[in-house]
Amino acid sequence: MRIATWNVNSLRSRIDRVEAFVQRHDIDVLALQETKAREDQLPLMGLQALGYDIAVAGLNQWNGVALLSRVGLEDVEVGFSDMPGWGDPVAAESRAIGATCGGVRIWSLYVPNGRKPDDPHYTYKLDWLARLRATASGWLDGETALVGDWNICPTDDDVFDVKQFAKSTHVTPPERAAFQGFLDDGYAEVTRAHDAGYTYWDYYRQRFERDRGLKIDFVLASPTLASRVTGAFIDRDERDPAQGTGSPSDHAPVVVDLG
DNA sequence: ATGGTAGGATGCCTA
Repeated sequence: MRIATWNVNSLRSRIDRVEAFVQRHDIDVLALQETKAREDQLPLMGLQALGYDIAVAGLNQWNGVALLSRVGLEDVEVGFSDMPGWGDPVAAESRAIGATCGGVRIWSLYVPNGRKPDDPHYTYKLDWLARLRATASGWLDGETALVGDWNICPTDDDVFDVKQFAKSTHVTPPERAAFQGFLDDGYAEVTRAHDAGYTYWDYYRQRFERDRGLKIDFVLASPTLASRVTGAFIDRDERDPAQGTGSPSDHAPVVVDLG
């Protein structure tokens, strides 16, 4: 089984690339983030014609997550979408959607960005991660995958210039500790060993062309699932403006193979 | 300290 995760930065504007991507790599399950639209706004007929069942969560223009699966899509659940103290409608944020696909419980996660270390959104990010960790620690016995845009660079190697991020989110010790907490609990990050490259490059200043990126998209697997991983890779071609149809997302997809 | 680009509920907010 081949699963993938991709922050598409608007599924509407990326639909041609998504359809080409799943076909080119023979993807069984695809977790999407930043879909940026309601389900009724999305042109999903092409993907359905390719055999994918689709579950979408998210009502606003910034977030939204989705799961596509051609190996079953059962027990769909939306979670971790509330924003305490913000007063936002729960469904609007929709930062996580989970389902059982081919016997594997897969969560598509869009971890809050945090904006700035002194911003309330940063506190919210840490709180969100703590709540996810507390719940996810109960899923370690099964075959569980926590995939998506973690908005954290776990090591200095995951930033093109760590000095430039001295006053930024993504690299602060509390964020890194939050990520490490999942590993301490028993989850394994299963992509780095196969592909240590970046997964995100900002649109401006030709960051992709100069390979000045961040590694922030990860696949965390429970022990039994991690033992099934046979390979992984980052599809940089999908971030390349010179390749494919239409403009690229600022993230590249991450693909994981299970034996 | 600022600005650069992209997407959408577009002349502003978020990433």
